[in-house]
Amino acid sequence: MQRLMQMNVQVSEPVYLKDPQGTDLGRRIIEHSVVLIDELGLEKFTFGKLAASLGTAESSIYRYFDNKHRLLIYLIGWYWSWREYKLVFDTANIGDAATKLERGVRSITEPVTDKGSFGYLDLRALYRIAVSESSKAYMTKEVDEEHKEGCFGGFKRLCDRLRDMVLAVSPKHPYPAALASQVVDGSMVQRFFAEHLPSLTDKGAKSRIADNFVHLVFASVNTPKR
Amino acid sequence: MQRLMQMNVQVSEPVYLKDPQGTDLGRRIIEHSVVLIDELGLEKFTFGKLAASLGTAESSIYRYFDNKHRLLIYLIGWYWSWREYKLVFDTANIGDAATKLERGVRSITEPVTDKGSFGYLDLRALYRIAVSESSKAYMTKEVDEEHKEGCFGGFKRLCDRLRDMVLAVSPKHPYPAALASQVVDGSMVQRFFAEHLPSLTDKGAKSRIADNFVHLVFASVNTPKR
DNA sequence: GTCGTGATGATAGCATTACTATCTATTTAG
DNA sequence: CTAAATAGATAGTAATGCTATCATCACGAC
Repeated sequence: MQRLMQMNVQVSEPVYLKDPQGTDLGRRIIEHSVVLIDELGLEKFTFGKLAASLGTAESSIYRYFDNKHRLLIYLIGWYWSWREYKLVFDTANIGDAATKLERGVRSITEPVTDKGSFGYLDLRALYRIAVSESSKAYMTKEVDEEHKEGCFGGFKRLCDRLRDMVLAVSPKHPYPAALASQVVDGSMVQRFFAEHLPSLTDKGAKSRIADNFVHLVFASVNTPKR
Repeated sequence: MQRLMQMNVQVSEPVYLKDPQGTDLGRRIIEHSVVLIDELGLEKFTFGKLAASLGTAESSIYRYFDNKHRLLIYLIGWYWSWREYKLVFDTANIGDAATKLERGVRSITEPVTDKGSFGYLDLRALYRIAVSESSKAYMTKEVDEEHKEGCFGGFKRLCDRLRDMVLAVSPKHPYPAALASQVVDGSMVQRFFAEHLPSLTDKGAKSRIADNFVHLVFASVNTPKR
């Protein structure tokens, strides 16, 4: 399955200048940037430090990405694509719409615990980056233009799949797309709160996030418009 | 009511070096930073530009705030305090717990449209900043220390109030705090999506955000634990 | 009045960041 | 064997994020 994913998970929109998947240096840039951003946080991460960690020159990195914001978009896009692929996998061959929806919500909201790295990529580090930094990919003044470029396509595709699962259970749901994006984004935020601001959540919250979202989605889906 | 709020809305935790409310320059720093951050976005906003806009020196601003991140925490904290105050006001003297909860959810999720500025502060600009930048106040590597300092107390107090309203309606709700923080944070995110990534939301989403959250909260509150 | 204190303004300086440009060495494909 | 692509090395620039110092000016206490 890992091999299969590796073939299918990729960022389609050219947020890069040169495809990092295509060269050895490119792949090392991705690999090391995930480790470094996870370690330092996005603010203190710089191309200079990345170059030092790679033993190469800063200018070589600029041949692949315009700046660190584009690199972040690339990494987050990769993450959402991976989640989408996993979602499709986890919900394949399920006939019953409600069962499919529940499995889908769990697939999306469960944390990444795979010990093994994914190819050259440290998946758990990427997950931590997604939790802490993903909102910075779109919460900018450039969001409208970048959206037009298709930079956030991975996120949208994932949300659309979940929305369709909601609609399969409840075709007249009043706001299926909003519910879907709430679950996808909210599950990340709740992870962050449970980890760093636990006083904002409930006892044992960390281990119950997926359950809570399943409850929430089915409550919403089974409650008629007032 | 404005006057009353002005007296009560204030940031209690000292995220500042010197209280900006106490001096003329301090108030002008707050006033102008709101306008500038709204205009430029947090990334392109600098103390240098703020100083230029104020006609003062950069060093004068550093006497009030350590850096722009602390200034952001201050502004966002101020915003949450204002929201809390408004929530208390909007839900005062309501006996029925369900009615109170509905009013509370609406109070929190409704956008700021007050035309008039609030004292010297442009409330609508501050609201736009809260929508676009509030997550950057806590999504950092320093979150744990800053949380200990009490930097996010305003957010917590607001969430706690909503949580208590949920519990008043449904004392056995399985995750009242998570639901509350989902509503408070989620309403900001949904505003952003409706404005900038409308393809993630539903038709007419912008004008229905408050309704959607009311539906969601009552669906959750009225659905027993499975 | 004047003395001291606190608030401000002006200038300078420094390390880091975010790039851009250029030149050379190496590999690789035709 | 030559041309193109790739990478590494070096240099340089403007802006950023500070820190430090010194002069000025208003003020209330005495």
